[in-house]
Amino acid sequence: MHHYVRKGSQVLRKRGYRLTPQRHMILSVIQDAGEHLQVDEIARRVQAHNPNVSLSTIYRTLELLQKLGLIRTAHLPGDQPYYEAVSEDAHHHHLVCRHCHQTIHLDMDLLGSLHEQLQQAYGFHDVTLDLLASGCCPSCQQHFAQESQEHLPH
Amino acid sequence: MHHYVRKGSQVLRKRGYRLTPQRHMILSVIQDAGEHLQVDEIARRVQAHNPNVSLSTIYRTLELLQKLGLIRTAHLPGDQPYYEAVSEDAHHHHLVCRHCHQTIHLDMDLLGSLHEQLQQAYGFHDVTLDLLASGCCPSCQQHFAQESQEHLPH
DNA sequence: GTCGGTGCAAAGCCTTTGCAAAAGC
DNA sequence: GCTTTTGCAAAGGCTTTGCACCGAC
Repeated sequence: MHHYVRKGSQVLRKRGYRLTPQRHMILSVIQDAGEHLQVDEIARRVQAHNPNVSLSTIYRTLELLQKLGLIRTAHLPGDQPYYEAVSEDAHHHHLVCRHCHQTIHLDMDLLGSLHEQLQQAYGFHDVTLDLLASGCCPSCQQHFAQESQEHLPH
Repeated sequence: MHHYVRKGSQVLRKRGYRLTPQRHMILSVIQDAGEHLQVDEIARRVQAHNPNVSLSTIYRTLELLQKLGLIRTAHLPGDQPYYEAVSEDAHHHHLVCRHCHQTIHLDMDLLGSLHEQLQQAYGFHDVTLDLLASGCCPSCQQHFAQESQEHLPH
């Protein structure tokens, strides 16, 4: 954890940005989460430590941290975007329930050498792979058992 | 093309929904597009045929068509969601440029048997796989050549 | 002490909702 | 003709922006 916090601070300073308590706090929250967070959850956690941190600052900081490559947006089902820490050893894929949004993390090297194959085949650089597997989780299958595919209008 | 249009109409009727010109038009636009479209682009194309179709109707119809399984949301980079037609023989994955959002469609069976593996391993049903490969496309690599990773603050 | 960063409030934008009129079936 | 669907306008909710004050360096 502190490994990343320190790294994040260094990156900020090296790029000429100021290391404010707010930025430090927001980055720590995301790096310590171990999962993807939405803006409102990030705000909740940050404001638990310092209630004065404004949403504006959170949005502006998320954009900055993303530009610096410290965090990234996870494109998952749902209306609001998710954010997660970028780290060499912790990239992963997602298996998400379409109904309750329960999420299971899948191993990063599930896709083997696809990475390099795509880079070579299309000439893209810095390719990152995000596999989104969406389905109906076991517990939701019960709730939706009857009204599944071939049923009641409206 | 007309194959899907007919199919879509049938599905609507069978499920007890009315087949209005608006719904027909919106579904046709998406099915004929051959790529994923954002709401504003769908509106543009629909309104090119009938300027009176309102955005409300488009939003409501998109939700309906999704519920009926005729279209789906593609979770791609960008603020607004993309929609694309669902068809047995045309599912695909995306290789998107992070900068210009240029998109290349990848073959659906790029991922082999991963599909079944996940269903069995985690007990999820109706699993669909969406691979999102993001990178920097050849043309953007030129523009960003100098100011890439280690540069100018702000 | 400077200049970048923050907080607050207002503005923006996309999306959803309420309701009367229109139109499938 | 009955009930769903539409169009319009208003409301909502998340995100961005303007600006004066604050604070990191």
